[in-house]
Amino acid sequence: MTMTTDSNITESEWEVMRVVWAQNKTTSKDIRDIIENKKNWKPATTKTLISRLVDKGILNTEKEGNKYIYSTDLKESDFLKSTLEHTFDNICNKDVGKIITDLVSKSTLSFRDIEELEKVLEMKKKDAVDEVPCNCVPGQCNC
Amino acid sequence: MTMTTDSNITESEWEVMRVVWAQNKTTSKDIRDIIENKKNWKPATTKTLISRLVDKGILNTEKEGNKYIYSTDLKESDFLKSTLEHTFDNICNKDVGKIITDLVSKSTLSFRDIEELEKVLEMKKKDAVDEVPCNCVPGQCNC
DNA sequence: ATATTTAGTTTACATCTGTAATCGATTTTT
DNA sequence: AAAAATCGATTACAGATGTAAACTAAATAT
Repeated sequence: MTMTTDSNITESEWEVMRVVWAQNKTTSKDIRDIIENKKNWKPATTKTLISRLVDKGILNTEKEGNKYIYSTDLKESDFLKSTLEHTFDNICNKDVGKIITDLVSKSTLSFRDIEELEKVLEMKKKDAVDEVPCNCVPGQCNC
Repeated sequence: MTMTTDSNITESEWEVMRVVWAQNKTTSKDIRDIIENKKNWKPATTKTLISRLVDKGILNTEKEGNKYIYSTDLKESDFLKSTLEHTFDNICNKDVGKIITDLVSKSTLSFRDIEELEKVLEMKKKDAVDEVPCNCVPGQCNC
């Protein structure tokens, strides 16, 4: 079952969503308190962002007294994937390998991460190609 | 020598930059002709984007008759890196390994890419950790 | 030489984003 | 019970972004 996350969230909205993803169910106040450790937002700012996320259908609300409990059905990983896909759309497929290699180089990884990666790489050999085909519009890359 | 690309480019501007990066030196017309194969932009749109990139100091101009030759000193890879870093700022360091694994899974890679990756992974074992430390603000992740 | 095309510059304009103040209804505190 | 804090809703407002028209001067085509 593939979930398509067509909605997009902005940088600031992402701050709010991270709290919701971590807390599962949360309130406006929780969100504010947590983000306070990171952003110098006035209370009104968090409120605006929450409202926008509700408007976009990304946050669910459940009335509790005079306030709401916020939650979401959408997954953080899906948003992340869609963001990354978007970024990779800006480069030639031929360069993807190198980019990933760079990412690996500069990331802090655990032994377990490396093991997993090696495993996936091993499988990947099955459908590896001699030359990754360029997917660019002529003139937008050097292939 | 670390180059800091502090300027940011938007999605549309990126289309223009890809042409400049691929062509090295190019003209307004070139850019339009190439992007025409991808976007239904009116001529004015490309012009606006070029102007904005010049304003931002990202594109250099060199007068040739009544027109300009456009070029840039900035590297595509630096913009890409900065975009990716930005995206990774939105997730817990602990999850980076898994994200990269997912990227590898769904990308088309060449045998050579895989070899390179394996090599880097091998080196990576030297500074691998038992547990990647969480870098999140308390409440924004589950660690 | 005149009409047409083209390049760059200026202006436009709706939507999105970041950031917030204000207001009215409650809830909590004193 | 009166005052203060809080919640959500409404309004604000500047800058970024996507997309483009108009205008002006120069180059090209007829």
